[in-house]
Amino acid sequence: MLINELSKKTGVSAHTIRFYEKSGLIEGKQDESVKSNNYLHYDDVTIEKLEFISDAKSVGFTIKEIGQIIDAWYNEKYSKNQKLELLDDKLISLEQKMKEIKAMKKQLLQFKDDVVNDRC
Amino acid sequence: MLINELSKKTGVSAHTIRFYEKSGLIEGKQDESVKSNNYLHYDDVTIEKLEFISDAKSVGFTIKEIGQIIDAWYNEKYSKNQKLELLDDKLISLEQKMKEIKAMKKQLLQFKDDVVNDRC
DNA sequence: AACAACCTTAGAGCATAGTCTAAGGTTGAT
DNA sequence: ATCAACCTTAGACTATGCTCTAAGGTTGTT
Repeated sequence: MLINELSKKTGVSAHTIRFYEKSGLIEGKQDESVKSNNYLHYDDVTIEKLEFISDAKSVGFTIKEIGQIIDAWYNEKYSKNQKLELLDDKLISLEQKMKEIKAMKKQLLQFKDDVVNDRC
Repeated sequence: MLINELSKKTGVSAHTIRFYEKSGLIEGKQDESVKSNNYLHYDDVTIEKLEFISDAKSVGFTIKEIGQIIDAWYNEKYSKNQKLELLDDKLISLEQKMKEIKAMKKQLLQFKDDVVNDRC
């Protein structure tokens, strides 16, 4: 599929898709049999990747980190051990984020308590 | 205390402290009895606030959101109900973040599994 | 052939959150 | 009085992650 269809299927704008492509997160392929244009074609894996990118952004991963994770999954850039190390690293950072969120939750509940009891 | 001392006590640079002040997150006070300068003095509550800002940034709150939370706690800008509504709103967004992180964790564990079993 | 509706690249512009520099004033010790 | 070590404001600069515009080429239908 071409970029417009990909955009419609994922809800990600064509501009942003191109930005992700430039950033190395996804990759379209030219149809080798057609020389008259340089239209890029995208497959279903790219849809998966765009969905993953959206989820990964939500949890606070940067474009660079998301690129690494995608490479750890879809690419042969890294060795098996490097891939596992990278994924473990990201899992640890998720645990960290989780702890921080739990602590913030406690803090906000405390704030609420203070408001209710007129301590501020 | 003056800005340098505050910076040393919190680990937040004076530049960043000024940026937060401009953004309305914290507020120094001038010593009314001294007219020869416009040095700003900060109290211990500001230290608390800077610590809170750091934690709140970690969980992904924006400067604007952090400002609202601080106002919900330290200010009389909002009514009691408005304060509680705002804090509940932020608590809901934390729950949401938690869910997203859990889902991402599952996803990364799946990726790991795929790597271990040579499915990618 | 002409037209809408696509596609491309290059680069400008924007919001967020800092980070740094310059120019100048104040304080406190010697 | 002079010096280091502070303080101030204004504004320029940076990185990240988009978002948009301009200029031009292609495709497919009529």
